[in-house]
Amino acid sequence: MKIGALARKTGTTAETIRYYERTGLLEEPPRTAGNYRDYGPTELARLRFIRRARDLGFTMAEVRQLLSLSDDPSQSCEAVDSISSLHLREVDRKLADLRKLRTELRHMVDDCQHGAVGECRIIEVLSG
Amino acid sequence: MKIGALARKTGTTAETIRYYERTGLLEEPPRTAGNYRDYGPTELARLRFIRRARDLGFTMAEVRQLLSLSDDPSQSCEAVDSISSLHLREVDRKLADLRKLRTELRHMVDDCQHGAVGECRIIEVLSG
DNA sequence: TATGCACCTTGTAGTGGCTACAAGGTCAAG
DNA sequence: CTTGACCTTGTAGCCACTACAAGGTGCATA
Repeated sequence: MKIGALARKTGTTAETIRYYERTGLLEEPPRTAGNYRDYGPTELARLRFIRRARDLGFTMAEVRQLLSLSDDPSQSCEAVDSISSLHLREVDRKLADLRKLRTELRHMVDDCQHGAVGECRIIEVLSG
Repeated sequence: MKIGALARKTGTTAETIRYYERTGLLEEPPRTAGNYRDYGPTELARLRFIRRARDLGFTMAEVRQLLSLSDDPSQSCEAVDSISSLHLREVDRKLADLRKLRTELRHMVDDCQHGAVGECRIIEVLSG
């Protein structure tokens, strides 16, 4: 499987895959006679793992940790749980922030009387 | 007022203020005899405006537009309203995404039995 | 007067997570 | 034998800062 096919199968792009390789998230795959990267099911699974974790908002550093933990199935999953729970708390924090922000934004927009900028409540709020 | 004082008054840093100046969000202030930037109430108000807008999640490009709109108080505030409403919708979208993500993350963490990585539901979910 | 220290100056480079080229190589179909 | 889709490497850009380094300024204290 060439890089484009792998990209299509994982909802990524060739650039992103090469970027993951550059940063060490993916290993360098074997090459064809024509120097094309040649991927198999192992790399596909690894990339899918990465994409799922990224889609769930894990940082690349966290993904790196999760990957190396998943490589050793016998050890305790305490570390996995801890990374994930920490991330969950982080997401909760972001949600709270965003909800607060949305409320303020909503009030601001609702108060706008669609007149002149001089009396605009939005500008007023921003001006303090 | 020197840059550090302005930073303290606005919850920013001198670096950020200089960055805003470099990118044209703030104008170049007058200088003291010793070549220090010398700020007055006008710049303070402008920076507060910028910070409020940034805190509400507006991009720098949006802030730039809002600033230039607020400079002309006689015109209609339609554009202001449009920028803000668009941003509000964007925030709503982000909130929905984040809530969905949180739910998935929550399930994943809840299902973890704290055993070995080999049976870890978190790793399982990520592996697909 | 010297010295220390907090603050300021410019300039450059790094962050995360990609994304967008440019300039050229490979390979199968027509 | 040419076209066109794909691949290669390398470099630079995105956003909104942040973090230095190397040196200048200004005021209080010994």
